[in-house]
Amino acid sequence: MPASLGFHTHDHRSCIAEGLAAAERACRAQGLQFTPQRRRVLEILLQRHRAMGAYEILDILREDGIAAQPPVAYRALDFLTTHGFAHRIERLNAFIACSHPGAAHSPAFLICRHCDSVAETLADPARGRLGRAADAAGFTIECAVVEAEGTCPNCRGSAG
Amino acid sequence: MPASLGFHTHDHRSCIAEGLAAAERACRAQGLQFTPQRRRVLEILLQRHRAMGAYEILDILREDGIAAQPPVAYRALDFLTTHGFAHRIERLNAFIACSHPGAAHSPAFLICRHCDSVAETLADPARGRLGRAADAAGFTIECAVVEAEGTCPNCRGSAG
DNA sequence: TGCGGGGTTGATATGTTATATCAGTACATC
DNA sequence: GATGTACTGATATAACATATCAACCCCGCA
Repeated sequence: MPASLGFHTHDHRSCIAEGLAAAERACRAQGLQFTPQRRRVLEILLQRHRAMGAYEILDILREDGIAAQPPVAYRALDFLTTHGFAHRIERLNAFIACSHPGAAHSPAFLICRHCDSVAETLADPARGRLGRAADAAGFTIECAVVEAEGTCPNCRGSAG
Repeated sequence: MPASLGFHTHDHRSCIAEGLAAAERACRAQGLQFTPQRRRVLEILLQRHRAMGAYEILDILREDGIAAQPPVAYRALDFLTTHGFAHRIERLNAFIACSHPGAAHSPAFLICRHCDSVAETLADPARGRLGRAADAAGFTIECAVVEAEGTCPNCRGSAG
């Protein structure tokens, strides 16, 4: 069944498979352990294809029959976010599978406040006005959170 | 005693007074109630001049002799952030007094990961790469969180 | 085969941040 | 004095996150 990615419809089944395969390849290449738990959490994020709280993921792990406790979810999410297979959305205290697995990137997010869908895009925080301000202040930017909230095209007609 | 603002030393006593006065003026102009609790919380933020958690603020309110409960801090912080007298730092789950009170603005923050100091600057999230990506996706940006993490000039020499 | 080390998992407990709810109070207006 | 609105007090609970330590497993090595 198609779902929304970047607010567009796409072939979701293949995008799950590709996301998992990309992570698998990247882990093999970097000598990382893509364990069943980590794989399962990434699969959950890819399947739902939206920002999910750690405890929501935990509930799904429990439906799998695992008596999972919070650290189980947070450990897997730490791994996935550290290695760029998933991202944390600070604004939502939630996590989402990466849309550009493998590529080194500085993600930015577009969060629809009507339907809570999230699209990942690319930002260049060190460029533009922020970068100039940081330079002027003598501040070295190492990473940046960029999360825009607004209205997605699907909600624009219906919700104004 | 001078403290750091935007990583620079300044006359802190007058900046507290000016911050409170600016809030007072703005509230009068807009018909908002700048109650003692709200004033006290803003004063705490201005005095410490750094990002503070709600419970840290709560502890200080209790030192004042008030048997304050969490909603007390959150209500005051809601008021202050809604009307632009303070900002929430998502990355830190913390709050900081606004450095540009009164002016309508889209703030961005430079957060030092060594000393946790925070400088407020201005961003133009709807411009630049993010804005173009949003346009291309048909997404309307209404507000944006921009929080850069890195090394401030004071920590650059000492902490690398 | 036995040993030791690194990384992962299991399990318990706790810490931290945030909100829901409802009763009470203050003040302005009619 | 009745009414409405906004703010405050108080209790409880929800939601998010981490500390800690023991157990396990795989691997390399003697």
